[in-house]
Amino acid sequence: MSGSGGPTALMKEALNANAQAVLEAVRSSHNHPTALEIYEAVRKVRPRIGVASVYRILHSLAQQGLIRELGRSDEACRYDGHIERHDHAICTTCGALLDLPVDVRLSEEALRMAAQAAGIELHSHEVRLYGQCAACRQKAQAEREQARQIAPDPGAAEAE
Amino acid sequence: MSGSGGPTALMKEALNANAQAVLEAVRSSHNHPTALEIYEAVRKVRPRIGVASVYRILHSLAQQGLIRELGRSDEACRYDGHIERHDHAICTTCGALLDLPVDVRLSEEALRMAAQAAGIELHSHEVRLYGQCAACRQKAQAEREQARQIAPDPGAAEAE
DNA sequence: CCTAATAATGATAATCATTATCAATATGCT
DNA sequence: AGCATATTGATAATGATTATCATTATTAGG
Repeated sequence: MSGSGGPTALMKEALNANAQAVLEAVRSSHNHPTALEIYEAVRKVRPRIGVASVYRILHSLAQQGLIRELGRSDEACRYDGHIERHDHAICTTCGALLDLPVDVRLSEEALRMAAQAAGIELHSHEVRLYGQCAACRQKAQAEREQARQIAPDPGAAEAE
Repeated sequence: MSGSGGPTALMKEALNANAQAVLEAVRSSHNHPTALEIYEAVRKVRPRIGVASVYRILHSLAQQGLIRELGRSDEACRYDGHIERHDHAICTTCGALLDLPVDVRLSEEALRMAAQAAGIELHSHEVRLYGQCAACRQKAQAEREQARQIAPDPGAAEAE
């Protein structure tokens, strides 16, 4: 327990060479690469890296907000019997997919312009809200309280 | 060639017992069930049905617009280096995922209300446009022309 | 510098959703 | 009935992702 203010495992901000290579690969690609495509790209720079590390790093980067993941597939495809157009809320913690009971209205004009800009023939659209659902918020809250009882304020003396 | 106006394989509108059971299962579920959950539910009514049929039927129903599928996972998860909020266009034919170069503006007010209605703590949002991308439109067009040359206007005498 | 403790890594196996295959069955027609 | 054709479902194959675990790198202490 040295007094050097040693960051043991909590300070993850600094990216190592592998993580930097992955981040670079994602940033320099202008389509939306899959994990395996990123793996192939990174391989050229860091030939010894394995898929597992790429996945680990991608998750870590996404969690730090340095990249974004589109279309989680750790969940299976889901089906919806409500075919009238409607929007969704997606819990970023548990992945729950909720119907929005109210429409997020947006202008036909803006939609048309956006579709034209992308070059697609617009058939439908959807608004997705991302955030933490009520259940996950409660659970996180409970865990925070419990953690406080076990290890009360580690590093409370830090500037904050 | 009987003159009974016989629908050989093109008239798929009428759903058979399996398809009806699947549709019923999707409609009666108020969460967003996965294919396997639907399979389990349908099994209770039609015990001899297999997973392959459930998947086939789900795709067919979705194609007919009777149900909707959320979060295709035939494609892998994709990553995006642009972390500033932006919207996407998704090709319903080839699954391509395109960044929208323009924002589809919508009111903060409406977003907040929708998030509250769903009970989530809003972190971010995204508009998704669904349609056919330029490449797929051209390909479909070409195929249509080719089909015309092979079988010119079958049933052109129909009322239309 | 050498060694022990610990964390990070990568090869490989396991898992899970989905799709393909193909023999068996059902359906329609004469 | 008897044949042609379409549908079905059991099972294997595929592909993405995750878990496991031995190996390797890193650090601290002597």
